[in-house]
Amino acid sequence: MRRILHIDMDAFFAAVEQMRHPELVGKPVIIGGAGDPTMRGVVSTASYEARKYGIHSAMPLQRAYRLCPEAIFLPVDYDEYMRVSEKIKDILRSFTPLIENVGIDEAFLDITDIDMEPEKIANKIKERIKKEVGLTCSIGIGPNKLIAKIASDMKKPDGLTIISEEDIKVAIWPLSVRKLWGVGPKTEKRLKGMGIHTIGDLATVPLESLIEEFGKSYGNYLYESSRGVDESPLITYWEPKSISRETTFQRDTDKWTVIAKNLAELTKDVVETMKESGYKGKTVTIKIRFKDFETHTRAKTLDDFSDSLETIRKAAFEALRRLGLKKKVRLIGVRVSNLAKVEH
DNA sequence: TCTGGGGTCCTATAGCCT
DNA sequence: TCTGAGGCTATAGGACCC
Repeated sequence: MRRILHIDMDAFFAAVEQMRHPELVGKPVIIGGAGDPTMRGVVSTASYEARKYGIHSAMPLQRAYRLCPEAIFLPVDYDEYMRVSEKIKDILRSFTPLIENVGIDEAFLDITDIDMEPEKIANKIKERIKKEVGLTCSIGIGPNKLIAKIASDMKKPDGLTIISEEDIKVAIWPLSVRKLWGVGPKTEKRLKGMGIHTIGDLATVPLESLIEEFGKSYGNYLYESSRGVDESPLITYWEPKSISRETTFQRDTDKWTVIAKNLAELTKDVVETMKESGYKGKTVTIKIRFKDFETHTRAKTLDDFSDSLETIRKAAFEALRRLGLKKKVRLIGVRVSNLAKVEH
């Protein structure tokens, strides 16, 4: 049986800011967008003090401001969080190379073959991160990724939860289906409509019904995960599948010059990233979100892999022309996919 | 009223080929 | 020659994750 550990940093962005600005400790701190709650943007991370006001990730900054005007709003400083994240990953790597990174502040470790009690490993990790980085984290341990992740979420902040094979059903069946990875607001609503609220409710539904309702792939996934079954391996290395940039205008616009200028700049950014990381791409997709949030994409596939700004910009503008602009535009974006590594 | 940015994966559909 | 059935690829949209 595998032993998987999931580590989740507590209010990571806010905690990093409180560490380098100690006067913010104990105060409601909200990290998001440009750090200006009158501008468009959403909350990336709220400190625990801010969460007491009902503020949470993905909430519009303007709403967060209304809920807690005295909060301290700060811009996202991704470079700094990346630096701290790397220090933490170094500590994790000293325990095992079998690590799957999940974004900047989470990771899975396969600790099956480490000759030490899982609880002891977890406590050592927590101690070292506290001492060497100055931050707290929450850790979950289980027989697979699904259970480890649910476990890490059960006690926060600075928690440690271990779910053994025998305890899986008792531990997860009372929980909302939302706790399952891959079940978001839409699926939760559909399940509610079927009278399914908890993971235990989901586990009573026959496999055939789930496949009929949700398709083969997702139906199977729901069936297995409701029973705590998850054979998925840790992904320790992967190649990017696409590189993209997008931007939301501060005010919706129908000015062609503004839209074109932004698309050109975003394309330049994407191509720069492609060159830095050594990829060429074949498919160029543009994305437009109108003021009513209706979102459309148009794609153009090139004859050859390219990292030429000229070629990719032309493809982007051709796709934009095909889409047409009949309403005010809220967001514009560009993505290059179908990537191939440049050999040297 | 609000609803970011950078990603992944899945599904449906349409066109083309055998 | 006509009519499909499948397979493959490109495209568009959508749900979800951090």
